[in-house]
Amino acid sequence: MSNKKIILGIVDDHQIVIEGLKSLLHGHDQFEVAIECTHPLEMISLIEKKSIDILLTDVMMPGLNGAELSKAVHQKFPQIKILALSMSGQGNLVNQMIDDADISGYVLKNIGKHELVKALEKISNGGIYFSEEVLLEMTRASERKKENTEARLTAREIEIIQLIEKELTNKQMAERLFLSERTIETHRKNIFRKTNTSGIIALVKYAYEHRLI
Amino acid sequence: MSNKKIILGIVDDHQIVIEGLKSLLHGHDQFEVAIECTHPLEMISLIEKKSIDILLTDVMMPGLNGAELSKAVHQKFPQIKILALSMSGQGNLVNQMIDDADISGYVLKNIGKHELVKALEKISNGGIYFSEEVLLEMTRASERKKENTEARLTAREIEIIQLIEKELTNKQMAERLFLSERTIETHRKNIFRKTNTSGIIALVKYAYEHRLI
DNA sequence: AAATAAATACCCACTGTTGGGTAGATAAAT
DNA sequence: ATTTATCTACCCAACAGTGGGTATTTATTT
Repeated sequence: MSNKKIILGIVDDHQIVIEGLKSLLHGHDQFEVAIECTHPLEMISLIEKKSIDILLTDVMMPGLNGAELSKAVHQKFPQIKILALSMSGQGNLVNQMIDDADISGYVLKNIGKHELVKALEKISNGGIYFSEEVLLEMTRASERKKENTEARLTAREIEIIQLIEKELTNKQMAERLFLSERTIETHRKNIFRKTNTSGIIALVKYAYEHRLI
Repeated sequence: MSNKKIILGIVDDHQIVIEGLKSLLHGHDQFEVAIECTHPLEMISLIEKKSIDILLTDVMMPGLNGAELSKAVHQKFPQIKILALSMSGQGNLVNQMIDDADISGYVLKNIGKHELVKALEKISNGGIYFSEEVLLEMTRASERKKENTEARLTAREIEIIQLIEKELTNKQMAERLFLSERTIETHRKNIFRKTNTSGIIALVKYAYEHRLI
């Protein structure tokens, strides 16, 4: 383990969270907060002026979200490690950040002093750190994804779902798509079967949940 | 203005936010944080042991939300003033807290040192403080409410909408509510007319938008 | 006492949905 | 060459929703 200080940058649109993080790191002199800012867009130019080892970034920020910022930082400064901080820990966002920005860790904001220090030290040493809640959410998200692909809706079926959501009748859909009403009926049946729903309300809810609309 | 210190209590499920608040109040010696805790349920017993002037409470907390906690605190200790802190400032929650718990202020967590001190001083002197974003959301919420009452859906009609959303058929609703199927048909017609919708999808969307579900 | 609102209920034709099938044409993968 | 997936299409009975009415009872307001 090196004796050099670990230089941190913090970005969060809530000043309060920045203060909280600094306060949690009080008395841990191996860390130094070199950059702090509340606007994600500013962060990149600040890093250019002053180098950091680890970037602590919020996930939900106005303007540029954590995933986008992390991606940009990772491309410009690949040596900087990234620890994402989130209020809720939504699985899809976590995966997006891992895939796109290659983040080293993801923790929730209910983190305590002890866990934060542990996470930062692990990451500083080239490791990764994901809090338990986040890991749980990640498995849940991947299960949802599996369900989605298992449903295997075809392009045509998704098109029909979108028209159903627009309240077209079977007849209107048939006219618009130059198909027989019978064909629409068949697609509808297949959609209900594949999505394991029955009734348009459940179907529309399914469509929203699975981001088909 | 009195020279006595203003005693504060802070409750937020995120330790980080508590630290941040304390940090923002650093150097402002007119305030003293006497109680801090991360579990809303604990807060009440803590107040019994140690009196405070102002309670700073988060709005969204697991277990007991800010509105419920504030209501309980206000009933037991009516002299304690309450300042709510929220991430997003949803209008319906603000109004609920004002109506039920008679809170003295509501600010967002992107608040800075200066604004926080100003809010606390105003409240301490018997005033109220609501941040601009919150006031905006409140007017938006009251406009939504007005639209709602202009539609003048009766209790029965709202009940029917909720059952429609649950995908009960007219027959099932009739059975459950001990009514004739004809009556349900009539209610449906009136609902469509009043909400200016046609088709259940539009209706269900209306219901969600107007918080009827 | 009269007017209004809410909840109830009926008639009913028309239109639309659901769910049970089967099956041909075409393209892509094995 | 054969299997599989996708899109297409048909038959059709049973069920459900829509929209055009009218009308009675009860409670509340004026």
